Amino acid sequence: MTVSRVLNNKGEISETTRTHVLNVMRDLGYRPNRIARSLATARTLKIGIVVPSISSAYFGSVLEGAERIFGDSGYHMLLCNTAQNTKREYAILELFEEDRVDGVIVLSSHMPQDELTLYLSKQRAAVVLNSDVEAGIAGHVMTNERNSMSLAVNHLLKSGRRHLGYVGHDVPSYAGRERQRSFVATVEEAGLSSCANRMISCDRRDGHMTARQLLERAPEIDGLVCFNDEIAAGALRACLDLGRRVPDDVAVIGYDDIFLAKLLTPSLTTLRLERTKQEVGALVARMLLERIEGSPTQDEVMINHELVVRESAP
Amino acid sequence: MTVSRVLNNKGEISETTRTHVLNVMRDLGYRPNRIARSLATARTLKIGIVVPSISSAYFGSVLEGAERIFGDSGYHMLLCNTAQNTKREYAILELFEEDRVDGVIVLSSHMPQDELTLYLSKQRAAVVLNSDVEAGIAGHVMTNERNSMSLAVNHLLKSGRRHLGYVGHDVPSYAGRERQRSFVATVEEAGLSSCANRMISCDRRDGHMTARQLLERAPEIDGLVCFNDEIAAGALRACLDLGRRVPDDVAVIGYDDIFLAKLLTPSLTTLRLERTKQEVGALVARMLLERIEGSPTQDEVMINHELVVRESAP
DNA sequence: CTGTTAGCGCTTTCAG
DNA sequence: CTGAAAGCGCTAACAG
Repeated sequence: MTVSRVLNNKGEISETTRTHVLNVMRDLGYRPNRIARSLATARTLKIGIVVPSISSAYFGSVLEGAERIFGDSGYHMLLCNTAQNTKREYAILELFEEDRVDGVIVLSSHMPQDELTLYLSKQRAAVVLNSDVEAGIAGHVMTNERNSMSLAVNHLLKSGRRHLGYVGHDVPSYAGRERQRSFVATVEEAGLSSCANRMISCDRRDGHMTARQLLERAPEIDGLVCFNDEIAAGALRACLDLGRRVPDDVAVIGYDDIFLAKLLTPSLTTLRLERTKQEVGALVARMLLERIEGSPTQDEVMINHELVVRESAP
Repeated sequence: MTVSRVLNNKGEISETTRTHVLNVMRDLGYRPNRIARSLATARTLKIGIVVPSISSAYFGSVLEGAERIFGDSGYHMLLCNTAQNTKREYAILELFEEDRVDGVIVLSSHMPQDELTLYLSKQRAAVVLNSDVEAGIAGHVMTNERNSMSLAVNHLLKSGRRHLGYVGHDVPSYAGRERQRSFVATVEEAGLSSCANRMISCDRRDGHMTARQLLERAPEIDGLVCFNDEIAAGALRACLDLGRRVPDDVAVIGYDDIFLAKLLTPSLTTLRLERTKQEVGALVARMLLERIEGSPTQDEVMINHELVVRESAP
């Protein structure tokens, strides 16, 4: 049909018919049917996104950054929440295949490497953030957790803390594993006594109660690193409950520098990515777009954290 | 084709051919093509969602609740962020028409009523949350702002505050308008002196600076209501800057009861919906599903707030 | 119970 | 430059 030609302004068309078509389209309130177009072209302009939790301040910001890039390129995001449920993660990835999405983004997957590799290898293009997947299958953005934890622990050591504790996140994930492992390793390297009984983990909503348990069980703790800022905020409150002054008795460090971190009292010392969360989202989105177009310029990007020193651990 | 029949388990099929088909499908790694199916059936199983800001703690939770319902019913969410940009809101709604989504959800629209009505009338089904749209066009969930603000103001009055201030949100929205209007009205009804020069508004990220400005300009303020908890957290911090004790010198009340509200110091008194944000999302989703199926049971739901009294305004 | 046929609304190729 | 025709992978209606 000629109409198709004017819609996509390709091929040669006389200006007269062109404007005529445009007028008729307007008068009829015509809207092209994108799904018919997708069937014909085998491109959907849809990106499937798998996220463990939409309501998290961290993922929300990352998604916002990605959405901007996709929106500008005419792509739409199909967003699915795994609610930390691995079974659901499988199901979603399969549905994305049926949807013939042009690409997939997986944020902080809970799947084991071999499974994720298998599922992503069936997708047209994929980029993951902080997830374990075989090289070559997907673009890979990850955070340098060895480095970040070392910044945190050494900062505490420098201010004279000797009894460090860690409150982790109780779901399987790349960052969760790496932070915990790095905490243990860094503390050992410093030649401190074992911290094995000063570690605990919890759901992201349970920082308050869990930190409190930990501080009661190990009252010698004078420095606490938490998996993220929500948990750290709970820890701050737990210290208040127990009459432990922050930072005098216990110093607290979180992760992510969420918007409210600086507004807490005491304001929260935290590890912030060297790029904003929006930029990370944008980066992931751009990497995916490159892969969709078949011209990936980079397969792996590692992002460092920097320490934002505030009142809770000066 | 018979294959279609087994996929949708409809029509009568012998068990033998059925399992045979299933086996072949598995061996070939076959995935049905949902876009072809959509073309044929004129149903996409896609829901378009328009949200002012994905990264907000409030919308994130609402979306999470909606996603659960949609996921359970086989629907996927197409999520688009307006970034508070009305032009983008138009564009998104038009793209959703082209995507032939089965329904649309609009959260806290910035569009004027007539425009939103026009755009939504072209959609197959629509539900809005806190947005102005003509009756009959879309399902409507809204919060009772007259009531919520009255709870806040009267709570402050009861504790002896007489110089009330308000920090609003500087984008056009139903809740923004209604809260501000209700604040003025409620204060007037109480017979207090005008609060006109004790009001200010700001971006959701600027609560700290803006509250500080306000408190410097109107140092008599002894009670402050804020449009949301992020802004209120900034106000708490502004009080600290200025040496105003909370709640002794100034009482502060926020809105939404975001997760961190109870972890702030002092913990934040806030207005919380009678249903959780997840439930509100689920409600909106269910209302849309009913409309898609053509059997809406309710056109309008009004939700009240309740006051959660914490340390910042006891 | 199972095979055949005609579209769904577009793009693409090939003639005119 | 503009029509006509085939086909994307499915569903639905109709025969067998």
